[in-house]
This record gives sequence, structure tokens and C-alpha cells, in this order.
Amino acid sequence: MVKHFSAPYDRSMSRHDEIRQEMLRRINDGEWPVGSDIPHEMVLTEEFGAARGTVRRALSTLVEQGLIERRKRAGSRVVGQTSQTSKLHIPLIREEIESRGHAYSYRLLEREVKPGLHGIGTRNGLLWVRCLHLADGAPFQLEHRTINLDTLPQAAEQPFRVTGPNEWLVREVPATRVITRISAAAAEAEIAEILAVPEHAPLLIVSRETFMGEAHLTEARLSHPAEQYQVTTLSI
Amino acid sequence: MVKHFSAPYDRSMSRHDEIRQEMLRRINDGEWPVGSDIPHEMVLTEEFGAARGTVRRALSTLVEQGLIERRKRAGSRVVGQTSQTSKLHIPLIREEIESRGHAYSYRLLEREVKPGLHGIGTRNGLLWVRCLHLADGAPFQLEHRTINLDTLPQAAEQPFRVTGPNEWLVREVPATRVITRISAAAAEAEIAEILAVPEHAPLLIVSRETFMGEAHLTEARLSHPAEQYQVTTLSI
DNA sequence: TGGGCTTCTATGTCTAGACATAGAACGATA
DNA sequence: TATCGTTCTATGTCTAGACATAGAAGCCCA
Repeated sequence: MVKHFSAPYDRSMSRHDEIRQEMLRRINDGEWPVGSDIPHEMVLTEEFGAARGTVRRALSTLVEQGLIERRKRAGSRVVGQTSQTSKLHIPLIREEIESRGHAYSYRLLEREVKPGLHGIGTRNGLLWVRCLHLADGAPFQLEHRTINLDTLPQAAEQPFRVTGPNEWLVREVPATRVITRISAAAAEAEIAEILAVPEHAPLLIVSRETFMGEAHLTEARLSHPAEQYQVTTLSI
Repeated sequence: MVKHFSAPYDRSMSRHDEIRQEMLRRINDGEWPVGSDIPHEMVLTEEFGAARGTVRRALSTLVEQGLIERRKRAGSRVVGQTSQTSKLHIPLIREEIESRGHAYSYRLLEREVKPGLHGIGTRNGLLWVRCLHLADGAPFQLEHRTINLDTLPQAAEQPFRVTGPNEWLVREVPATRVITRISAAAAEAEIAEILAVPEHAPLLIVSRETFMGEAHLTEARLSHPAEQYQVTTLSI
């Protein structure tokens, strides 16, 4: 089969990646302008000399990226992003700190079993942990965590004295759904002291709830001094 | 072909979704514990009575979710997430404000063509825009934007007097790569005044750079009073 | 025992079909 | 002209193959 375009694409790419690159180029160069219909699958299939499945794979990637949209019978068209979607990747705090070339250390501040709340942990209660993650000895992240002992009874046996709940959860527990919220706030007196920042200093706060199916597993509130931490995401 | 499991799955789901659900259940219930190998594709293919492609589609989704990892010759295994990945979705500020039931309004503060910087916009310069997005008349987001006039010369003709650069960019310009950074900071005097918050009040700041291929398109710095705004993400 | 070579296999990619179906387009009717 | 069925088609899903290939596992030899 003939390839009907001859740009010097990386030969190590798979065919669907090559095709996707070429489609990207056409969008880029305005050959397929925003708002316009792009050719039907079968036309592209012939043009690229590939199977329909391969062309579809290239197209699906563009759909994921939000560059095109497709509707049955109506065909596919290039869209200007109505909202930018990107992948947010929050690493283990230990890795984050070590990747910056700092020494990681950990301190457990509080650990307590509390009664359930809002229908969560009504049987076995909630494990409440407060701990601090440090970079080169300086406070980097304050972690407030609750673990649902109904769904994760094994957590009750974890002391979390030398490693944080995160490390354990990551190793032992898979999650199917995660809700992450990122916000800013001024440091209250108690938190300011723990994080060694002035009162009312700006904090970047990452809150995360984790579920397995419908079951609530754990919730975390991670507070960082604003100067030290930012969240970065890449496009899909 | 027989389906070898009989849970009452939604019949409206596609087969690969059904299979994925069943796999999720097995991970959930510990039948496939974290760290363990899961059966080979061909075994699953037989068990589910589906084609290999269909089983692979279910598995790929689990890989995307970060629940399993696969390696040639070595097979597939369940992994505890070493880092949580989720989808970050930043809507048009107008939509954000209207979806909260507030009236959106816009004010252009500054618009100027500046010389290029760091090899960006060296030919035609950079269009620099500062504008304010309001909810029910109250400041909600301060937008600092630069647009690369080398790659987007059409932007020079846009007055941005009644709608912001975002609306125009979204309608006209596709992007292949977006870098988003989320941070917190204390409001400097000038910004505090524009946003009608006390000096040093915490701000949530979303910065975004947009590219088409390697070409730099635009850069935005969006500042919000911390109490009014947070970023939410859902799992993939 | 350890390093390098070969073999082998589970996953990755691709093809060429078939059938399902949302929903756009069209035509009939009021 | 507006509304309501009907038709039709581009996309969505699935199948059953073939071949490619990373890299784990085993082997040989020093």
C-alpha cells in the first residue's frame, strides 16, 4: 500500500501514530480549520492506505486530546477547545521531594480512631492521622488524613510511625475513582506553626478523596507553603 | 458464546465495558490482589467468550486508569497507584461563572503590543492583554495574557474590548499541547486592588502555556481570590 | 558465580471483514 | 410552516485472524 504523504516521520512510530501526526499537521497548518468537517473514516482509510481500525485509533487519540469531535452520521470536525483538558499527575510526596534533590523525612504528629461520620466508617470508625513531610528537614507538606476502617480495616494495624499513610495506601490499595480539589488558603495559626511559615501566609492545598467502586476509602488534605510547591499538568 | 460470569451488569453497556467492570470487581474484591499477576489475554479471551481485541480494550482502560500494568512476555499485574493521575478540566471562565448562577461580565484593563522575548514573538512581537472577569459585578478572575503574534498574527486585529482573549482563542485556535501550573500566592498591592481583596490575601493562580506542535501560541496567568475558586478533577 | 547469547512468549500492532445504532436528512402530513 | 415518522449513513462495536517485538527466562561458557 502506498502512503500518500511523504513527510519525514519517525520510522519507529506505529502507523496509527504516524497517521495522527499527519492529521495534527493538517489541523496545525489550517488545512483542516477549526469548525470544518474532516474527511470520513473510509476516505482517510483509503488515503492513508491503512485499515479502518488503524485510522480510527488515530482519530480516537485526537478525540481524547479534545481536538476533534465525532458524531454518528454527522462525521467528524475540528473543534477549538471549549475547555482545556489535561492530565494531572500527583506523585508520592517522597518522590516529589527526592526528585528535587532533597532529603525526605517524615514525622507522625497524631493518630487516633474516631467515630464514623456522614455514614462513612459507621461500623469500625475512621482512622485519623496527621503527619508532616519534610524536605532537608524543612516542613514541606502537612497531611491530614482519614481512612475509612469499614472498607480498609487493615489500616487499624498500621502505626504510620516511620512511613506515612500514603506510602501504605499506594502499596496496598487500588482505587477506581479519585476526586482531587486544588485550592488556596491563608495559614491558620496552628498550621502556620507546624509548617514554619508566618500566620496568614498563602498555602496551596490539595484535597483528595479516593473510592473503590462506590466505597469510600480515604480522604486527604495536603497543605503546602505556597512558595515551595506548585502543581503541574501536561496535555493528554 | 457463554458469559462465564452472571452478575447483573447493565445490558446497555458495551461488552468491553462489561468486561472491564468485572475485572474491576475482581480487583476490588481482592480476587486479583495488588501485586499479583492477572491471567493472560488468551485465558481471559476464552473465559469471557470475547475476541482478543475486546478483552484488550477493557485492559487498556485499566492501564489508563493506572490500575494494572502490562509488560511484554511478563504479563499483566495489578498495581497500587504509585502516583494518582486524574483529568483536569478547566472550563471557559464565562461558563464557570454562569454555571454557578452568576451574571458574567468582562472588563479590558490593558492591551499593548510589546517586543518579543526569549525568542518568542521576535518578528511581530507579543500582544499583551490584561483583563478582568466578574461574577455579579464582583471581580472573579484577573487574566494576564500574552499572545505570540508570530504564530497568531490574526490576534493583532482583535480589540478584546467586549470579550476576552480566551473566548477568541477557544473559537479560532486549536492547540496540541498545554502546560498548566497551579499555585498559590499572596496578593500584591496592585492586584489586590483590582481583585478587591486585602493586600496579601491568598490567591489561587492558574498559569497556562499553549502550543501548536513546537510553536508557542499563548500564555496566561489567571489569578483568583482563594475563597471564590478551586480546581476540581475527576479520575480518568 | 556471573556475564553474554539465544530462545521464546505475552503483549503490541494491524488487517479485513460484519453488524449495531445514533441521529442527521428527508419526506409526508397537517 | 411546523411536526412527526422514515430512511439512511458515518461512526461505534466486535470478530478472527496474522505478524512484530520487548524483554523475561533459560543456556552456555568463562
